[in-house]
Amino acid sequence: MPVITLPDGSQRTYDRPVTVGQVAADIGAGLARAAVAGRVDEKLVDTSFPIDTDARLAVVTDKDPDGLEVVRHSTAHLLAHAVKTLYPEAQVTIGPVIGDGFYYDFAYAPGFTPDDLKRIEDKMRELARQDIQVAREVVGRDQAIAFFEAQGEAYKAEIIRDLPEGETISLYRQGDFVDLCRGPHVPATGRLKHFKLMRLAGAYWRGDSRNPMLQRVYGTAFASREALDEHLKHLEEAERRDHRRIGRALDLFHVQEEAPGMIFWHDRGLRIYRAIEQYIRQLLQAHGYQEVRTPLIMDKSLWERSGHWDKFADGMFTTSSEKREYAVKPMNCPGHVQIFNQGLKSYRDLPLRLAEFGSCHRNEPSGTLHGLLRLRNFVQDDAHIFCAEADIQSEVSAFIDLLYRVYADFGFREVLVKLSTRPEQRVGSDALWDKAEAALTEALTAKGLAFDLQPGEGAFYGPKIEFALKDSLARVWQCGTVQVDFAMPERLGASFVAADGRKAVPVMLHRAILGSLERFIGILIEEHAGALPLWLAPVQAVVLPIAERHGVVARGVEEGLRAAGWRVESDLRNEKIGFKIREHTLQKVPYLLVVGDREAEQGTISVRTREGTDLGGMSVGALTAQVGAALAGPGRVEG
RNA sequence: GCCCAUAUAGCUCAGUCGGUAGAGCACUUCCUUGGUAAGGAAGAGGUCAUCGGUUCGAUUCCGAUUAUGGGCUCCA
Repeated sequence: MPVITLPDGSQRTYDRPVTVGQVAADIGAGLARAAVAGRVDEKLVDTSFPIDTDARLAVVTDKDPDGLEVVRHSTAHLLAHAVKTLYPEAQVTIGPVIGDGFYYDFAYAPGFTPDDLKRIEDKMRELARQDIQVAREVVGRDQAIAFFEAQGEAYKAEIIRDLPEGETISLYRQGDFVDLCRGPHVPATGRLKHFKLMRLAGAYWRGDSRNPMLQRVYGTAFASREALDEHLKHLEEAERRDHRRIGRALDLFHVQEEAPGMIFWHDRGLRIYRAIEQYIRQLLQAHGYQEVRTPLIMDKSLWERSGHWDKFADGMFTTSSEKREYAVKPMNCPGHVQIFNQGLKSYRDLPLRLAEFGSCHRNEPSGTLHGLLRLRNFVQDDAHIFCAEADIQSEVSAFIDLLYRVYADFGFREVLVKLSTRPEQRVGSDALWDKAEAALTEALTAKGLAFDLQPGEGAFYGPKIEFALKDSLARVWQCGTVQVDFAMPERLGASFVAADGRKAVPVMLHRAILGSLERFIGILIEEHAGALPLWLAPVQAVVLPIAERHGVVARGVEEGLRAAGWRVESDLRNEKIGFKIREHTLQKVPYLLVVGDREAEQGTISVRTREGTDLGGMSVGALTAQVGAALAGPGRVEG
């Protein structure tokens, strides 16, 4: 006699076990049609799930986030069903739900083409129209392995073998297609209506590059046609924000074949670069850093001593001269240790903070390069803090404060934080790692920062915190980092005289706020869709004379603004004002300043923003006063 | 590095079932001197990514290379 309690508190009593679907049907035919799963005592189950004891039940439709997930998961199965129908020799593997859709990996030697993608999607629609029942069955482990091996599904059999003992093994059958799956799934394929296959990709079996490469098909599914269309529109919008597109349109930078993974910065782009560099530079000065500069190439032997050559020789560019081998620096730390090593250091000199806008080269694998976001040559706002063990936490804490301040100044609100702890292969005693990991954890928790713990993901020389931002497609890119290093100071002979007169080895903190300036600018462009805040805009204002006779006045206004600290240009071309307004609006220039007869007479400018707002007429001084500190940016305020 | 795709004018793209190419915008010149998102006309501009093969003939078909894009792996 199960008593079913529904979310609204009402109860239904049955005299024998009922399924989720039957309860839904009792409530209403509409709900039964919409039901894709059920939530029984907080556990997500199929609509065919039998309830035989008192329980709380929520009928889940595709409007429910969990329901949408079920729909996507079932659409992944539908994809596999279609592929097995069209290409029987393909083997199925896994097909999980991801952020905004799903994928399914297949082992299929010939590989899929974009035409296949179309065929598969058509087949999926056909199978969905047939409204095939989806049935769950629980089987024994050996039975399941035998079943899939008989089908030639080696990957599935391998997955089952690796499942923990005692795990329930369930199969889902829809027509002649059977897949291993935990479920739950929609009751019939007819529930799957609004889906689209997005793209093809390669993916290693079990994410290991030593394994065979599988064919991955990405797709997405939504509860309604509108939601799907909105998603596709959102993707188009993201494409318009693409920093590579905007970089070309706004004449910021370019790349070319002769320098893969390296950027040609144009005047406009370098203005952004310089504004950021100056902002960081004065902030570092205010926070007790010294700025240094170290050689771009150094003798290979130094990299052997630092340990980089052993671990990363493939990733380093080399050059030679007069029988000596050099390596182009992939990072700045060995150079900074050389500066630390000049002269005898006392504990009174610590913490010593050495900063460098260091240009680094790393020979990244060709397939990983990506616009400004993954390069072979980039400049970091890098610094190394030499300190005593006892200073780790306070230094890390001060750094995190500085980092959040900087991110806020650039308009970033969403920062993803990861803490990576000791890997299996490492240097330094466990006691030292205990201390360092505790210091990092404490620094994060004291600030109330949520973070992902990544056990075993730390560098061999110490634990680290990473700070990541997202691009327009919500892809995550690491920017800031702070890493504790127990190894390099000792390897490169760094030491200081401690309070007790004995020599000690300093701990080194590697830290960067923006990380690669190139990457940061790329994300900044996407975040603002090219319309950078006033203090970062390459051109902050452009003066637009109405007719050629206003050219002289325009020049005067331009000079006045330049003297007041503006990055300003005049557009003296023989074009109509509407044309110029359009062009500079598209160029995302924050202020468009129109001068004609009226303005010339009154000694004013007519101010229009890139958003299209008319601010009316005012003097050059009044405009400068109105924008105030926004012109020079947050960096100058602190002084 | 691996899988798939792509590469035509400065940009965005069309095109040739194999006979050395076209549009819009941009550019140059001229007309227009115009008041807040595209005024008009004319002109110039391409070794169709590179190398090789098939062919009487290749931008087109085939192969390789390079770069780019989307993933995977990696990211000191």
